[in-house]
Amino acid sequence: MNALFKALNDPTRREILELLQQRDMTAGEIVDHFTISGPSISHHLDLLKQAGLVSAEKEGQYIYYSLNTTVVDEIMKWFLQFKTKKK
Amino acid sequence: MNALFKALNDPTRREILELLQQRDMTAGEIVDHFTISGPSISHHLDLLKQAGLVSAEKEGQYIYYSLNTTVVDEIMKWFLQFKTKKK
DNA sequence: AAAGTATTTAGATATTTGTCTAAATATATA
DNA sequence: TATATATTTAGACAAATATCTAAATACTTT
Repeated sequence: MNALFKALNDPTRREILELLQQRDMTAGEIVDHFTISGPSISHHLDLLKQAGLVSAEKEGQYIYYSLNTTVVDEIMKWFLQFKTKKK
Repeated sequence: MNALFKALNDPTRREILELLQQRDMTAGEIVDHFTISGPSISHHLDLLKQAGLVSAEKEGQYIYYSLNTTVVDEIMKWFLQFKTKKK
């Protein structure tokens, strides 16, 4: 839960998630969407991966990143506890 | 959105939300649930308030804090975009 | 009005975080 | 095998954050 919220607490990382929602992308393609350096994006991708929000698959010299929606279920369940009526 | 995720990115603050889900509480009551100092909790409450997750109401010398669930709807809507099928 | 209780504000400090450049690793191609 | 391309790792640094103690503010009670 901690790694999850930590990963979500950055505009760039949230934007990466939205990019990957549209289609899988290589690290380089993701980098091209931002003005931030490659190493910085790589670091963001690492945090997203640690949180289980994305997964990476090597294909030749490229690494394809894709969204992992199962974790989203988990986090939505956490939020739902606040929507249950209290007396 | 930024203030929201920022507010959620701390275990203490998330625990405060869970406390307030059960019942409204004064700042002092919330402080008693933790080993952290009063001023620190006060700061956490401020961030939660900025995010719109809690609201505060003065009552005599006490300040009652309560959960604000409408913002939870907003954040859940954000998460839902990832559960819509692509392709 | 003075003293006590509840809470916040101010200021300091150690830790975490986002970013960068330079270097390392891995694969592809000439 | 040498060079080019894709990506990550390492190390440095400034900015943000969580925490603390001390002081300020506000209300209540004696």
